[in-house]
Amino acid sequence: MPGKIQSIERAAAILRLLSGRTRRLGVVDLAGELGLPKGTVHGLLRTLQHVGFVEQDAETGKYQLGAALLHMGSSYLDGNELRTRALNWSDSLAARTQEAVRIGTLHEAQVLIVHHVFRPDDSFQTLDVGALLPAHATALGKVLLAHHPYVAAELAGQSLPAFTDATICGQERLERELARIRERGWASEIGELTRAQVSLAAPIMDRSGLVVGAMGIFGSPDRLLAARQPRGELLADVREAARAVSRELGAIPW
Amino acid sequence: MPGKIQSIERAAAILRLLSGRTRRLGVVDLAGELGLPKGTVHGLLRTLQHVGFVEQDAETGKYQLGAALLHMGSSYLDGNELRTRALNWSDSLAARTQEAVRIGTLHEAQVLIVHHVFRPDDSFQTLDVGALLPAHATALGKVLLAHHPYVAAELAGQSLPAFTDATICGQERLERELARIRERGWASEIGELTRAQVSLAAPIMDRSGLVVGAMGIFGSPDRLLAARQPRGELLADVREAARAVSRELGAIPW
DNA sequence: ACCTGCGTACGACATTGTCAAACTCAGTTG
DNA sequence: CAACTGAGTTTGACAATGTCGTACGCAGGT
Repeated sequence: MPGKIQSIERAAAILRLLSGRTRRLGVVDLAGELGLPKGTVHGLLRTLQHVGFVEQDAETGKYQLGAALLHMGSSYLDGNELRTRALNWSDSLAARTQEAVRIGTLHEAQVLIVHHVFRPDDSFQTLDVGALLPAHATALGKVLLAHHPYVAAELAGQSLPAFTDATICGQERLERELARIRERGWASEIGELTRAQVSLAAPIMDRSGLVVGAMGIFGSPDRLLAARQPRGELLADVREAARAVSRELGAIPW
Repeated sequence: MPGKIQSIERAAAILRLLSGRTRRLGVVDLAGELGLPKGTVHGLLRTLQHVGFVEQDAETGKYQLGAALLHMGSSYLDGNELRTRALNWSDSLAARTQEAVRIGTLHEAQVLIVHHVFRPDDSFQTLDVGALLPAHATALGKVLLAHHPYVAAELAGQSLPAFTDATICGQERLERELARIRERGWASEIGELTRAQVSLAAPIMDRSGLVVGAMGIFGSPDRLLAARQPRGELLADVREAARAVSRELGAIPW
């Protein structure tokens, strides 16, 4: 019976809605967005609450995500080979470059951060693990898109949001950028997501030669750039680290 | 129809199994543990895979947790009021004490870590956010149990695992310990989970006066103890920080 | 070549989830 | 102060839905 189970799909849709909006949602809100009767949504919510995927605010009656998801999310990380294998290398990349390191994978045409090492010594930073970043406006994302033409094509169909005036929104410009990234084996992003932020990234391959992730650093332009271009040493460090992880995953880059 | 939806409960059970074991599980493994026919489990898995909650290893055919859960877990954190309100205070507690800070809540009679600040400056540490720790062998857990008698009673029914020779396993000893914690308003744990680790914790209350979480530090005995007892200054810092968070949550501790 | 193990597909049955309408209870309004 | 609105929740009948046993295809080992 190659059919998806209806109730589970609906339950997943509810969770997706709850994880999108930051504010809590009520039964009618959800029912409205899903185009389902209140009663049905309520039944789904009751079950989700029972299994800990959803919690209900005692005062307002609104629903929010539940604690069980946090634990499962971290269990996912434990089993994630990309992240596990990259742990040591990302630490040493952060140490060498003195910058924050992130590792990401494609998930629903966005970049899912699976690992994040803070910039050494420095101030209070917020952990990005689990965050979904726009693929077309980050170095990680552009590296991944460059090696996943199917996803890139899918993305090109939509209109891409501009986060700053440097964001690449045009379909053609993005295509060219991705082609260049594919050639030279690394991507840079200069203030395309946040004005005062720059990022560099290189691809990570597994044993089958597929690009399964990307690894890179991000930080302020003063430190990452020289003459408006990525500093050579940093770039070399990033590429070297990504290659090391690829090797751990069984890829054989020459 | 106050009944739980069967397929969703089963799907959740599958996810729970997958998040327990670290190794990937096959259809028959899961079917065996759940006491369900293969075909049924396969249908559930197919749907879970379709919504991104589960991924299938292309080579072995085994299943593991999916990336969507990671994002939802981090979304849960964003909406978690306890953690949000505690962010600043935990940073400053870490700075004052020069120790690692953790915040936890009760989840299924265990301690779910919802926030973790690394020990300042120091070496490479692994993030515990999302981890489930045993309640009877951590300071966080004991504080929480002390204020959740129902959960404590439930736990007392089972036989508690001993992680070291200092772990409190006996039901009576645990009861006494919890009573003492309730009186003095803080808990310590001295090598009860790991021989060379000590932790201190204090409760966090919300506006209704309920204990909704606990906050504490953990580290090596040399730094946290003096004469085999928690150092007074550290204890004061922990209690003060927890009280500050409680105040932010609307509790009015005198 | 045989077998045993897996993940997967099929189709009949009835269990199961769905739906619309009714209920309860706050908070708001006239 | 009563009527009203909108929330979350419960109900019960119907049939659509998911379940289950069986069967298939494909590995790997024997």
